[in-house]
Amino acid sequence: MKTVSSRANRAFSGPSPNPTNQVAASPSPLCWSPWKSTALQVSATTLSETLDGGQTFRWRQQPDLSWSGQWSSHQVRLRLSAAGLVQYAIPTGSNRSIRIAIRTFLRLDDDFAALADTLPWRSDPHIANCIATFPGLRIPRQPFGETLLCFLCSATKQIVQIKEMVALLAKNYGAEIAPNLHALPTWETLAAIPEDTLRKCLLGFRARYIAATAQYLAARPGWLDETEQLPYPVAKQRLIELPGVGAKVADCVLLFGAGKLEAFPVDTWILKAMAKRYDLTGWKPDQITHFGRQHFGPLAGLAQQYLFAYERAQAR
DNA sequence: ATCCAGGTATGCA
DNA sequence: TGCATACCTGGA
Repeated sequence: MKTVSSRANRAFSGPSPNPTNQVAASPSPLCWSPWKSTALQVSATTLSETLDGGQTFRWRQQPDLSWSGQWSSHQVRLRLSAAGLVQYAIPTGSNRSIRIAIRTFLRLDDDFAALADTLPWRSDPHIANCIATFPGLRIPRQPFGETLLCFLCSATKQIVQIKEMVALLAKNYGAEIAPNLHALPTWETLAAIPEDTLRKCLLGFRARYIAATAQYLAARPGWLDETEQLPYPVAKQRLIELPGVGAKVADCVLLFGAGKLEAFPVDTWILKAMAKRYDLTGWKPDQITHFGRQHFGPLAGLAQQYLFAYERAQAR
């Protein structure tokens, strides 16, 4: 358990991704580009909820309040400028593809304020309140297979625990993409690991789901990529074929990993939130799903994220 | 200590 | 179809 050495800190260059008190498991000792602004303007609260609100599990906030995150073989740092613009830094020597990857991940070509404006806030004071609380909340677009892996870990676990499992999977079985930094393992890699071994990553009974899903995918080359391309209803049906994937996980994978904004995942938070805010006490998850799609429309998944963020904030 | 945590699969009426 | 229960494990 050692902290990052001064040598590591000296290796940072440029104006600011230069934290002085990094926690262990923080970004590897690379050199970083100068900060570059995007056109995104959000509050610190909204940025935090976007990166660390249960949509993604590989972002960590640094002591200097910047965010360090990774997906595929990319690692990126984000922060807010004094003017409230989202800025990014990338490892020096990165090629152009990482900028495209950032654009895809953050969905910079999608105007989420305009999308939220199509939600029924004019007639629904609660969703209006949620939107006002987290203006500019986004839904990142994560790699499909990684999203599946993360949400297979999620059953009856809190976000911090899920992050821990995912970090262990990466550390133990993922390719090293930078010093002391690992990508998530591929499904091909996972297929070669026995369930009992996987359990060492604190997965508990979820290890069986991951092992069985890996076997299923290994027997069906191209299945995952095809599923990502299918229309939402068909893709959901297919995902549910996977061991450990039910309606909720399938909706999360499609919402966060395939950009299907009509997916409306119903978990315990949403169940309680809808009971309380919409007077739907006693409704079953399937009924809530139906209500959500009817009430919130084709962007129900964005509404779900607002509802989820709002309830989490209330609980604190 | 006992219970619960972003669920799913299975076994019974 | 509909409703309990088991399933791992760590933290409150």
